[in-house]
Amino acid sequence: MDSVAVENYLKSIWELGPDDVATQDLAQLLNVAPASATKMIQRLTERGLVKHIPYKGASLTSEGRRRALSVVRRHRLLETFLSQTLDLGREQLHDEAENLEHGLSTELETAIANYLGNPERDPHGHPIPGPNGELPIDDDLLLSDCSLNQYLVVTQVPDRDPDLLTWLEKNGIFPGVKLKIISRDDFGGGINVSLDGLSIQISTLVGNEVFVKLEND
Amino acid sequence: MDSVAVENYLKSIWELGPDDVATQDLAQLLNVAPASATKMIQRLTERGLVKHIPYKGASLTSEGRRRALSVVRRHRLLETFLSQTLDLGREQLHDEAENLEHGLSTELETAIANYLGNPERDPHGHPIPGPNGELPIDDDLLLSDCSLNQYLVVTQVPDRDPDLLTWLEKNGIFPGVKLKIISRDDFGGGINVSLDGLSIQISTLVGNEVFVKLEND
DNA sequence: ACTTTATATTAGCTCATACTAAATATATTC
DNA sequence: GAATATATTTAGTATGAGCTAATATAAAGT
Repeated sequence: MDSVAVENYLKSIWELGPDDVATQDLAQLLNVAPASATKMIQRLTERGLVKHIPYKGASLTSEGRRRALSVVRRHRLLETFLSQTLDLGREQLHDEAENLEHGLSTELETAIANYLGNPERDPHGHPIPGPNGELPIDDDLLLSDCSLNQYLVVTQVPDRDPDLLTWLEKNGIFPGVKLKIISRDDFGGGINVSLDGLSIQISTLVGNEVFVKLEND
Repeated sequence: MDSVAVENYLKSIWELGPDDVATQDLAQLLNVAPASATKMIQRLTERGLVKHIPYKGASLTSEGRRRALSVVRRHRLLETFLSQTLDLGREQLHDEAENLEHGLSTELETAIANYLGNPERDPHGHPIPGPNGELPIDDDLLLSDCSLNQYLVVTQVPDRDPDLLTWLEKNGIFPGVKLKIISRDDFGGGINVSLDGLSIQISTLVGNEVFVKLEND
C-alpha cells in the first residue's frame, strides 16, 4: 500500500497535471521544499508511477494515474458522506476528507459509495472517479468563458479555500444555482452576474474557479 | 501532533496497562520486533508520555494516558458512527475504525459525538472516554465470574477478533441480550448459559471476554 | 549459589521523508 | 550572445521507525 506521502504526491501531481508538472508547483501545493519534491518524483519514477523529464516536468504513468484517482475517489466520497450525515458546511469538508482519505479501506469505500447511491459528484460538484479510476467526462464550462445573457447553472465550486467558499455560499453561489452573466468589466477584470434577482460582482480569479453548464441540458 | 505510530503505541500501552506493560506484549500487539518497542518506549519516555523502568515494564504518564484515551475515544466514536450510518456488521467495525482514528480532527470528533448524542458506549459495549479523557466507571462483571441462575444482561463483547465476534453474533450474544448461567463445567472449563430458551456452551476463554451486569440495574 | 532460560536492551544498519546549501540548467532580458 | 534571474537537481544531514544480532538482566530450577 502506498504511504500517505506517496498518495499525497500522486494526488497533487494529478491535480496540477495532466503533464509537465513543475517541481516548484508541486512543492508549494504540498508545503515541502523543492528538493524534497524532486526526490519524491525520482522515487515515484523508480516505482513506475511517474514519468519525469528532468528540468522539464513530471506526469503520471497510467498506473500512477489509477492510484491518484483512487485517492481522489476516496476524498470525494468522504466529502459527500460527511456532508450528508453530519451536514458540515461545504467549506469544512475538504480538510476533513483530506485527513481521512488515506485510512479508508476498499471495503469501506464501497460501503460508503453504496450508502450514497454511487453519486457522480461531491458537494462541490466535482466528479467522483469510479472504483477503477474511470473519470466521468466533465464538459462543464468555466463561468468566465460564458457569454452574456445565457441562462446558466452552477456545477462546480472550488473546494480548497474555506474563506472563498464561505464567500461564495454567502452570495448564493453553489452547485445547482441558476445565474446569468449580465455584463463584463474587461478592464476591472470581473463579471457581473444576476442571480435570484440580485446582481453580484465576481472577480476573474473567482470566475476561473467556478464551472457551469447551460440551463437546458 | 502525535504520529500514527506514537498514537498506536500509546493506545496499546493503555490497553495492556495500567502498569508494567511488558515490552514483548506490546511488540506482539503491534506486530513489531521487541527491539522496536523498546526503542519507542524510550522515545516516549523522553517526551514525558511514558514512564519506563528498564527490564520491568512501561506505563503511561498522565499526559500519555490523556492522549491514549483520546485515540480510544476517536476509535469508539468512529465504530459507533460507522455502525449507525452504514450498518456494518459488528465484526467489521474494529479494523475500519483503527484505520480512520488517526485522521479524525477534534472538530469532526465533536461533530460525530453530537450527531450520535454523545453515546456512552460503542457497539461492542465498550465505554467511550470523554473529550478530555474522562473514562466512565465500568463496573461490569466478567461473565465467567457470575454465579449460577442469576438474570444477567450482556454489556460488552470483545472487538478485535472478527471470527469470534461472528460466532458470538451467530449465537445471539451481543450487548443487550439477557442470559443466565445454568451450570459450570469446571473441568471442561466452560459454562452453560441459557439464552432465548436455548442453552449454549461457552468456553472460559470466551467467558473471560464477555461482560455482563445484573438484570435489575 | 550457580546455571539455564526467558525477556529486555543495546548496537549497528536500512529506508522513507524531510531539510539546507551548493551546484547546475534553463529562461529571460539587455 | 552574454549576463542575470529563476527553477531544478545534487549533496549532505537529520529524524522517525523499523529490523537483526549481540549483550545484559531477571527469574526459575537444580
